[in-house]
Amino acid sequence: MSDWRSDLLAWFDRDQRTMPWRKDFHSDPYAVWVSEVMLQQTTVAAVIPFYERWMARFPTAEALAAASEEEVLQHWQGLGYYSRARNLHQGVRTVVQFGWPQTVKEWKMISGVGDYTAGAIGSIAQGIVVPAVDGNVERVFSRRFMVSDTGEKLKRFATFWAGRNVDPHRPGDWNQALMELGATVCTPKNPTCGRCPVASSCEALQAGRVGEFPAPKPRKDWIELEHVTVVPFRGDRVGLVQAKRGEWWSGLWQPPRGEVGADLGIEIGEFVGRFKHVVTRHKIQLEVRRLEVEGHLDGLTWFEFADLDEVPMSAPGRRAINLALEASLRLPGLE
DNA sequence: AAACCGGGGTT
DNA sequence: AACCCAGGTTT
Repeated sequence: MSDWRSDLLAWFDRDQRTMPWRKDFHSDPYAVWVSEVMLQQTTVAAVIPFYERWMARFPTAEALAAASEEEVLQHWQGLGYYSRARNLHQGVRTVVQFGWPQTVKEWKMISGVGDYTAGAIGSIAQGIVVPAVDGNVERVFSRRFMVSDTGEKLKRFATFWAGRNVDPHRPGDWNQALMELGATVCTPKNPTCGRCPVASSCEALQAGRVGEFPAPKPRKDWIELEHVTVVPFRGDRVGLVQAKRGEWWSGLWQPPRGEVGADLGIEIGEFVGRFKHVVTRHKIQLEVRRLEVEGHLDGLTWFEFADLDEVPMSAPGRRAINLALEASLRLPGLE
């Protein structure tokens, strides 16, 4: 049996990258879950240090369920998209209370677990024979069969195909092999088809049209925002507010910030600089100001400089503080 | 600096 | 199906 499926598995057995979580796999759904949620936005290299810190602090679902949201967010800091951390926290609490899901349908009832993550955890940790279709698999599929659909349609066809082809004895390895191929060989740009274990069955390659698949999605316009933030200092402390539910960076700390011209509930202070923070479709032009505060000030919580690394903080909030601190160093008269 | 990537949730 | 979430990598 040397069809492309066994060629792919053999390649995976030989060439798979080592990842710290792969040693924890095959019987620990929690380890798989953590790694999959972390990997949702970013790449393996970026996730590794976070995964190791996370598993040292929260080695089991029970340990994570018992932790406070504050500490969970703090350990997630730097990974972004913090709702993933809140969902994981909530999901783990559900599992600890009611037991581990045993099917994809049950996994999908857990907050933060959708089609892909349910398939990944079920197949890798529990041996359930289900596909796990991420962007890598969609790309491999669209090239393999020259499918030019995009979006939901591409995902549906890829899921159908993947589901018909999962290796019933090694579903987790098979899913990982497909994703690994997309991540390391069948890459979005400059794929290395010369190293592809299944090149001979790739329709796009035979046609010399690999670069045309998958078809690009129509791009949306940027949303431009102009915000101003005031960094309040008092001695060796900085005054922060916690973003409320429903606001961006909800639950994280940051200096008061708002649209230019809006009432921040604090004096506007003096200009120290500006930078741009880009996220998804949004470009935020952020004007940074600083303010020396003498007495009390309603609504602010004061953190010592030395403790700031431990505070779960929004990315632009941290950049603004750093900018304001640098400005203070350049202008010692302001201290 | 712009383009692109990506999975889950909501409406 | 479109949009929100509110970060990262590649080019």
